[in-house]
Amino acid sequence: MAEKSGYKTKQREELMEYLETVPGVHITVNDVCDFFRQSGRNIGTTTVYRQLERMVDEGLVSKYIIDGNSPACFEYLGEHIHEDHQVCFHCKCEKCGKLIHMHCDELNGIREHLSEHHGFKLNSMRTVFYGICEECDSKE
Amino acid sequence: MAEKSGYKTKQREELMEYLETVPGVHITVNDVCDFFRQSGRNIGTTTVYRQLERMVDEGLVSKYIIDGNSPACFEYLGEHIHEDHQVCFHCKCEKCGKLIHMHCDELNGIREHLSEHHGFKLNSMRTVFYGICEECDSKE
DNA sequence: TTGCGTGCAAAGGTTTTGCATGGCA
DNA sequence: TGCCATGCAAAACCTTTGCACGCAA
Repeated sequence: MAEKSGYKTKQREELMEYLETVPGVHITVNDVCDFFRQSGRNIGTTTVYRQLERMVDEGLVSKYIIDGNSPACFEYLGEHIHEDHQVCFHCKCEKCGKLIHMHCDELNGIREHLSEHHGFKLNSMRTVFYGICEECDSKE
Repeated sequence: MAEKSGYKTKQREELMEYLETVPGVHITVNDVCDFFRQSGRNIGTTTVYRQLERMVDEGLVSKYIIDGNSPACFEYLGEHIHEDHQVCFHCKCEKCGKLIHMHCDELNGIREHLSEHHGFKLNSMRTVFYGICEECDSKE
C-alpha cells in the first residue's frame, strides 16, 4: 500500500539486493538469515521479520502461509511489482508453489460484490487464493 | 474422508454434542476447552486437537488456517456435512483484525469459475480475503 | 486382552515484544 | 537533535510428542 515508508538502512539495502537475486522464489526468514550468516554479514532475525513485513505492506513482497505450523514464505515479486493490483489476482499452488497472476473480469466482480453486499473493501495486493493448479491437479 | 474410524469415547461424545449446538460457527481449540471448563466437565487440550483433527478427516468439521500465528478455526458443518462445496469464506480486516466468515452463493461461484476457466482448484480452508471491514472503513 | 484414547507435562517452532543502543535524516 | 531501526534476550503462542494410565471393543 504505502509505496514509501521509513528509513533506508544498510540492512534494508542488503536485504533488497539479496531479494533481487531471487525473484519469484520462496524464502523463509531463516533462509535469509542463513544466507547472510554464510556470507559473513549478519542481519538479526527480528530485523528480517520487520523488514519483510514492511515490504509486504509496500507491495514489493508477497507473504504466504503454506501451512499453519511451518514458517511463512516470502516471495520477492520482481517484475510483477508494478502490476496493477486492482486488476490482478494471485493464485498460489500449494503443491508446486507456482504463483499465478490472473487478470479476469469475473474475479473483479467479487471486489464489487464484497464491497456492496458485505461492506468489505478488498485488498487484492494481499489476498491470495490457495489451491491446486491445473498441472498438479492433472498429475493425480 | 474416512467416514468412520476409532472408538466412541465419552470425550468424543460430549464434544460432538457441543458441536451440534454451534453448527456453522467458528471455534478454536481454546473455545472448546473453555466451554467445558466452564461447565464443570473437562477435556484435555490434546484430546480436543486430536478429536477435531479426526473429525476433519471424517468430513464432519472444516478447518481453517486464517494466518500463521492465530489459532486454527474449526467449524462443525451441521446439515452441510455432505455437500463438500458449501464451505464458508473468510474476510480478515487488516485494521482491527476482525475475522468475518460468510456463507455466500456468489462467492461460491468463484470457486466454480476458478475451476472451469482457470483450472484452479480453490482451497477455501486457507484462502482469506484481506481488506478493510465496514466499521473500520466508516471510521475514516 | 488388545490396542486405542486420554491428559499431563514438556518439547518444538515460529513470531513478537521490551529495551538499550546505534544510525538516518 | 529527534526519531526510527537494530538486535539481543526473553516472552508469548500454538501445536505436537512422549508416556503412563484407563477405557472401549
